[in-house]
Amino acid sequence: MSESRPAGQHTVRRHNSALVLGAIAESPGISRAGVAARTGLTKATVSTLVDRLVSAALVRDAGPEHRAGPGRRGTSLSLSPTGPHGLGVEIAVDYIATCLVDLTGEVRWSQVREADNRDRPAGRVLARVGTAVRDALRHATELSITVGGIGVAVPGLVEASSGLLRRAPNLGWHNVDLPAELSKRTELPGVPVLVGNEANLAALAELRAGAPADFVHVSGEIGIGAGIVLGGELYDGTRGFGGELGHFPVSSRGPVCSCGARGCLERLAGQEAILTRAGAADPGALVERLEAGDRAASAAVRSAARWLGTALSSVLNLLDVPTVVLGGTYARLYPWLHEPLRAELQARVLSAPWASIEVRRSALGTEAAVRGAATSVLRSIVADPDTFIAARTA
Amino acid sequence: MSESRPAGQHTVRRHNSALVLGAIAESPGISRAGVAARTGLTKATVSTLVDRLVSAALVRDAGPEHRAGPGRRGTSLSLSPTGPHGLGVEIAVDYIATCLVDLTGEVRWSQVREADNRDRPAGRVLARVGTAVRDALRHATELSITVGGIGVAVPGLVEASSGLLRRAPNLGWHNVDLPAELSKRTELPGVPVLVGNEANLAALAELRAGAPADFVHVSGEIGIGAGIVLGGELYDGTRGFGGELGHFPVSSRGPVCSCGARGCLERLAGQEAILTRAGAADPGALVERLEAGDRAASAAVRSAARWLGTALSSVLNLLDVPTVVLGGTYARLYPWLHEPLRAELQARVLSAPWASIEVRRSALGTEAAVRGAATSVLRSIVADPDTFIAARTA
DNA sequence: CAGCAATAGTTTGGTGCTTGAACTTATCCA
DNA sequence: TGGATAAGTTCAAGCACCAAACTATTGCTG
Repeated sequence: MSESRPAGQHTVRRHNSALVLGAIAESPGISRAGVAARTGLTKATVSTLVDRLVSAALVRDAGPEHRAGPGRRGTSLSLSPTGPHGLGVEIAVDYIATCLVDLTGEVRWSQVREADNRDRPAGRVLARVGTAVRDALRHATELSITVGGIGVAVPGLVEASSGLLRRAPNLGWHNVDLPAELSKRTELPGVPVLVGNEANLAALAELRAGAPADFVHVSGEIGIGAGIVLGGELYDGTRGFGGELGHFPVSSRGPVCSCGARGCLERLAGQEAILTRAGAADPGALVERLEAGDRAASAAVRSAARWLGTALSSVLNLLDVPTVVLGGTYARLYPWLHEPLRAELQARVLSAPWASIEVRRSALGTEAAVRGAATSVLRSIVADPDTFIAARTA
Repeated sequence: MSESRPAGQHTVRRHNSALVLGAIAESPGISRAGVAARTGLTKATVSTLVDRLVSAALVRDAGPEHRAGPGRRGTSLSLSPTGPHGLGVEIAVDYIATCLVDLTGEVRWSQVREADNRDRPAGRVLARVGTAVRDALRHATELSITVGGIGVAVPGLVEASSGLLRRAPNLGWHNVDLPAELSKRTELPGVPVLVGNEANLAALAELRAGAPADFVHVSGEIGIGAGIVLGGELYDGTRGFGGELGHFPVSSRGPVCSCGARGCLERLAGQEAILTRAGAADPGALVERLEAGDRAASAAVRSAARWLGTALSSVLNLLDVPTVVLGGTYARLYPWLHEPLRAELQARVLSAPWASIEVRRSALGTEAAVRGAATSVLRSIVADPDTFIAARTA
């Protein structure tokens, strides 16, 4: 049952505020009249709503725009760079990263702290996370930045309903309540704390950085994770555990995986499989060999591309998504991966003959997850400015 | 870009009408006061909206309800059995089925015409479909039933935006505009014609018949299709081509499929594969042998179960859906299919250790697709009664 | 340089829909 | 028979959007 709330005038306000802010976000520099034309609202309504958004510091009115031809010039509207910022936190296996991002997507401050979190007790790691967040908050006040929310990216399965980190295999964590742990260790301003899976948030960052509204983001690290974006929204399953691509059974034979099955994608197209087969020590060495035209290296990548294509064709047949974005290690291997992968998808996806498939490279690379964590909170503000405004004025 | 329309008073009306009607649909016999409590709307608003719905013949006010204790009795509200009916049509490979379903989900009339549509030209088949629809419409007027819309289920890929049937491999059809073909051959009343994939519509019927809000419905007919329901809504991909499960590559070897690839699920776990392997002529004969304990037959089903489990585990890992509903031929084979399938999923789905998976049998079986076609148009009316009311009064 | 056309933005009166509170109706129970 | 309780209705009020008229600013033309 999709539990729905009753609608009133406030609902109309909420919807139209989001509509107006969305139009401004999508075409910065637009005028009030432009927003009216784009959204279908009247100029009068748009003026009222924009004024509200400006006084809430979400929108900046930058004065008259430059344009040829007759008529009065409109005023240029855009998301305010002095409005609320997102504080992004990423807890990875070998580092803790933080950043402050403004509404325009600009990174105003960022920091990466190297750390070996793999074999350290959770309490110790969380203490360092607390320090990193305090540090970020201090920089925010120094730069007179107001923090609108905190997003945390973790390499594990996060329960969407509760925000609880259920399992993080590579950290060895179970059932960690990150918002609670954070507020226990840090004096947080009264802002929302969102927790999300690292691969999913990376997909969100990719969306912010220009990816289309429907795509699958594949992050090829030690594991292989998929972030699914449908209709401009992240889809993370009924409980938040979705997007597990690494254990797609692509071969009935193949090596035994840690999950117990045979022929998992991760074992055939994961970073380690490619490196072993190419005889390279690390991704850097692999790229060097590929650039030098090493045949074993390019054969290894082509093979991985085909396995990946096999798995992704299933995803595309199931979800009917037209775009694949390659992130993580796959982004680095894109020049060699792209063509065989595209060919495999073209052959296997049923709708391919009349609905073309695009394989593109990630725009952000490794930073995607922190960025995604920060922008996820901004996204929730832009998607529903009225709630933010109500919370601020209260 | 999720192109959104501006909201006004009418939007509020629309939303709340749907909210009220939804509450009535979910708990038949509820009173106005009950709807108010359930939806959060005021009694005043509910009264107004219910009156509108009653005068549009969508809701029936069946007089005072029976209840113990003090206080005035409320009037019992339920979806009207005399309101608009859905006319369902299914174009299958070996039959054409039609039915008339009322808002309560009751089948008021139905018919199945055997036919061999596989090797017949599209024009001939469409002519027979036209006859079947005319027949159904005649019965509707005889029973003084008003048809609110026509739903057509087809075994192929349907483009959601246009309603165009892009490809139906088992019928050998390409780019058929079914609404146009239908109105060319039949005098249609001015009602909407919706076209949908047979598996997706079957899933919708299953949802109507009591399935949970999140599940994957697998229909095992000549092809294998999956209907994905997320949050009580059908998910059919960005363009409507979603849910193609039949060509999941589950084996790197295996027979060549009509799609050109090897080892497609359809070839290994489809109806024909099972029958061939079991040495049975048709599903009925197969069930007889299974009941008699025939070893070849049960081995064939177990093998299919494992292949199906391989493919479904990928779906569950990707979408994090907790329930699988077996329909079509698989529903008949459920007693023998269930256990090996469940075991395969338990072993392969990553979240299975802490989030249990349910494999259940379809409540409707073969009828699911026609029923789904009929209820899909009713569903669109219930989901947005205002549009229906506006269309009727205009 | 005055006047006109074109475009941006504001003001104002009006409409539609929900709300809250008071009111009416219906039933049980003492 | 009267009081308590619950269902449903009536009505003035408020809120958000809309349409249209109005003001403001700019380029073009004679």
